[in-house]
Amino acid sequence: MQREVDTVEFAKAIADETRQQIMKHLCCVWLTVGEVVEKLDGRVNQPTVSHHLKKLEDVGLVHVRQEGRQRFYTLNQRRVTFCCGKLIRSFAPDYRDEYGV
Amino acid sequence: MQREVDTVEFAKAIADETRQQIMKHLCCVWLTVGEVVEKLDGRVNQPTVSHHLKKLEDVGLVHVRQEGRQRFYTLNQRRVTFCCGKLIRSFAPDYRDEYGV
DNA sequence: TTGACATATCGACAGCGGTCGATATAATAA
DNA sequence: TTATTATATCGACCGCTGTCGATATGTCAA
Repeated sequence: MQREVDTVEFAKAIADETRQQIMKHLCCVWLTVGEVVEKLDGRVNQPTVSHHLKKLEDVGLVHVRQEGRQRFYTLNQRRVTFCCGKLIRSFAPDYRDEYGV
Repeated sequence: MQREVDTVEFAKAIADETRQQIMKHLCCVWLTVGEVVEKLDGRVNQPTVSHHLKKLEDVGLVHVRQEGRQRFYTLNQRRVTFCCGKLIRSFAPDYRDEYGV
C-alpha cells in the first residue's frame, strides 16, 4: 500500500538538478552513498549527497538498505509512477484514461 | 509538436502550493487573471498571481488567450501528461510499458 | 484626449533551501 | 580499548524565489 502523496511535496523533492541526477544514478541499481558521490564526479561532496538522499527518502522516492557500515540506496520506481499518476489525475483528467492512472 | 521538456524545469514550475492551486482552478476552464485571484480568495494579490501565471506560461503549462483588456488562461493538460510521461521514462523505466509513455 | 479598468512589471524584502567544512555517530577491525 | 571507515548531522553562508506595494502598460469607453 502506498503512503498518501502530496503532489507539492513530490514536486519539491524532484525540483533540483542534483537530486534528479542522483535519481538517474539510482535507477535500477543499488549504490552506497560513496558511490553516488563518485558518480556525481566532484560536483558536490558527501554531506550534500547525504542531505539530498534524506530528502528523497523522506518522500519515499528511494529504498534504503543497511549493510555493515554502508547504506545502499535505490530508486523507488513504483513511487515515481504513483506520484506521476496522481499528477495526471489532478492536472490532466482528460488524459486519465489514456494513461490508465 | 511538443517543445522539449526539461524535467527539472517542469518540477520547479509545479513545486509551489499556490501554483498548483492555480493549476487546479485552470483545469478544463478558461479564467481571467482577476477570476484566478478571486478563486484564491485573498491568499495572494494580483501581481503575485500574474507572476505565477508567467512562470506556468514559460514552461508551456498554460494556454493564454487575449480578449479585449482581459487575458484568459487555461491549463495545458497535454503538456502535463507529456512531462509526466518523460518523468516516468526517466525515473520509472520498469513501469514504462504499463503506462504507455 | 481623458479616464477607467485589467494585467504586467519593478524594486524591495524575507524566508527557504543547496552547499560547504567541521564534527558527530555508528560499525568494523586490530 | 583504539583506530579506521562510512555516513549523518550541524552551523553558516548565500543565492533563489514567493510575496508585496507601487507603478507601468495596454485596452476600451466616453
